[in-house]
Amino acid sequence: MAGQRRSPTQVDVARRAGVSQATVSLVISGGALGNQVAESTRQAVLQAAAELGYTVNAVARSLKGGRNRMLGLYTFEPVFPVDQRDFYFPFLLGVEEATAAYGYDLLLFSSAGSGGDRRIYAGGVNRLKVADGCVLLGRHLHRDDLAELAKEDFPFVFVGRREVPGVELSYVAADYVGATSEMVAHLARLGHRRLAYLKVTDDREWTRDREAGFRQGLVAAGIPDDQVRVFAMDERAALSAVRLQDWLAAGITAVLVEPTDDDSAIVALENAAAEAGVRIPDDVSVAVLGDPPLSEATARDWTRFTLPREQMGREAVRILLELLNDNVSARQLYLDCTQVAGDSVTELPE
Amino acid sequence: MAGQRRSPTQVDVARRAGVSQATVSLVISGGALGNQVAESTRQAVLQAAAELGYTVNAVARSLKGGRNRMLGLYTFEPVFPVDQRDFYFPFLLGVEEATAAYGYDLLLFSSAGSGGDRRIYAGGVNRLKVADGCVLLGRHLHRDDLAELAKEDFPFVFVGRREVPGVELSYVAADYVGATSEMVAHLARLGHRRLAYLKVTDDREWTRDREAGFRQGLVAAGIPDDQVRVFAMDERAALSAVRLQDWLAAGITAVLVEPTDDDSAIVALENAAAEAGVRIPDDVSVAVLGDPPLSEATARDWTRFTLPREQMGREAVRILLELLNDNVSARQLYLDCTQVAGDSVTELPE
DNA sequence: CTGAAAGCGCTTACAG
DNA sequence: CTGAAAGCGCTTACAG
Repeated sequence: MAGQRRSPTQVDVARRAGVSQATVSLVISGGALGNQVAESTRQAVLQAAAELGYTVNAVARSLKGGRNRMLGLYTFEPVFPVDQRDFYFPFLLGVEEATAAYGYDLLLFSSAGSGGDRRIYAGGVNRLKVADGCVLLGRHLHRDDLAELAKEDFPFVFVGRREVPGVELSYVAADYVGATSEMVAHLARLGHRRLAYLKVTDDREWTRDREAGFRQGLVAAGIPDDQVRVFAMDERAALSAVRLQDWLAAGITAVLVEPTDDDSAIVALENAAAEAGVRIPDDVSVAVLGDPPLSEATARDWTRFTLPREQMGREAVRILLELLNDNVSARQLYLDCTQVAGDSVTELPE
Repeated sequence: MAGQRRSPTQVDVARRAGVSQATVSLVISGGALGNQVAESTRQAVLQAAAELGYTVNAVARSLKGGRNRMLGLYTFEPVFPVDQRDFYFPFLLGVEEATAAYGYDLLLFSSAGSGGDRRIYAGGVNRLKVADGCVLLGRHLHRDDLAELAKEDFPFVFVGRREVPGVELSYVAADYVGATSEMVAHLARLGHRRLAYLKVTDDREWTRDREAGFRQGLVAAGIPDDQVRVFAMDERAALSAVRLQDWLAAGITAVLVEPTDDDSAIVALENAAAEAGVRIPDDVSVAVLGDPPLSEATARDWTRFTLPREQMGREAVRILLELLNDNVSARQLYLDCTQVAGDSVTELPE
């Protein structure tokens, strides 16, 4: 078994077909140039290649700058570990589906390591280049990795809006601004005109976008700033029952919660409510600005919006191929979220 | 945009550090050889590399090494379409996990087409060879593709037992023989000594293995052949209510069902039982020989055994790397299934 | 301890 | 229409 026989190269094929290696290259992967080859020569080469079981070496081709019909998927967090699966899997599905539809293969850069902190340039090596281009995914990215990638002019598209100073990135993002603004409108229509906004302090694109949408929604609904409370939560400042009661005393009737990558913000709110003896939605309405994975405890039909995750994956691939084939510059795409009515928001009596 | 500036190479670093390119290679990735370099030289190189933002080009490195550090995953059926996800996803998880653990990347051959009938040798070329080796998956394989692959000496491992005449394949399989035999023993312990065996006619490895396990279990339990009914189901011969009643009249107390890739066999049995007014498990016990995806209708806690799917995926990768690195010949591995008590089998009163 | 050189398998101008 | 040649960025004997 296992002759460990090195696989045939174009030189081998050339020898067998009685032509030069360059000619073999031309017929195997010449594209337009391949048409210059005489039909008889082409047949001889193809036959020799088939007889030897020749396949082109993707690495050599990449090195030279050729294409491999391979798209990469790089994630800054491991996609497969149990707690992240539900969140990331739909993106993966979308990416895989579109990749297949366009006739490409999908390279999962799992070698980056299963540890939490993944780097594109781990050990000073950029693996990504074996692929023709790459879809990037994950919240805990490294901006300098992205800057470096962009500097190298390697085609990539991020799933989710990402800003890197001085670099114009391509991405496919959920329209958090619109979805949040729409949520405010929804609440306003139900009579809620005094709102609290519970956010995480982490100053990230999605945090800023939602807050911008919130402000925009306030303006559209004609709700003045003094009717609003904004509270930023972090490790040191959790939401207390006292604060929640303060809000209610001040006339707040609805809370908008920005979820992080888990349901901790929601849990915090529920705990505060339980402690304060406040019922949802009877005493206060709650709208969740997204659809994070929920643990057993928080599993209820929250009023929320969902991200078009599979579609985001698909569109990222589509844009990546545009970057690749049409030589266009960076592109940004926003996709609509879907509002889900849920049962954590109720109409306010006049 | 697009500085089009190519990223720095070892030549650039060498120039800046005033040494040769070979020396740069030695300190960047020399391994043991790297220790020969004088400390001052090494520092100069490292500094120059840092200043230029040099990163090793993994593609060039692989070319020289002959390996890609890429493992492939090829599936004869699409893995991602909705109806197959639950069944195939755990295999994928296992494969991905192990691939990552060993520091390889995983290439999903999605380009094969999303159609049902996938071929390895599409267009006469074996695309799989872009990877160092490949894990294969799927029930509806093409034996000649496998034979051809083996002939090419390309390293691959099948998930599931597969036989191809004249070829010794590597695979990681569930031990259907043991699991089925154990199920018979379980039934016998509960007093069932007259059994019916409902199988699909399709003459495949897993069908034969389960039947072998059944026979083996009968012998071990001392159940003679004349206490047993075997019925092979196909499109033309479904299980009828009449036949089921015949069985009960003949004293049969338990039925073993071989599921196909869906729950159709189970559905057939349930329908026959419903029509005949036979209750499960009160009137007849039912054991399912596997854990197929169940539709809503059949979702109950069947007495069954489950395949160690993730583990199968992991082990397939491990064996593939043995094939790759240790130059060993074909290997077969059987993994234990897990018996699940369920509620579709009941003890027989003395 | 360091450098010159060959070569991994390909693509792509450039001659003929 | 085809071939000779350069070069992609690296690693690794081999000299010195």
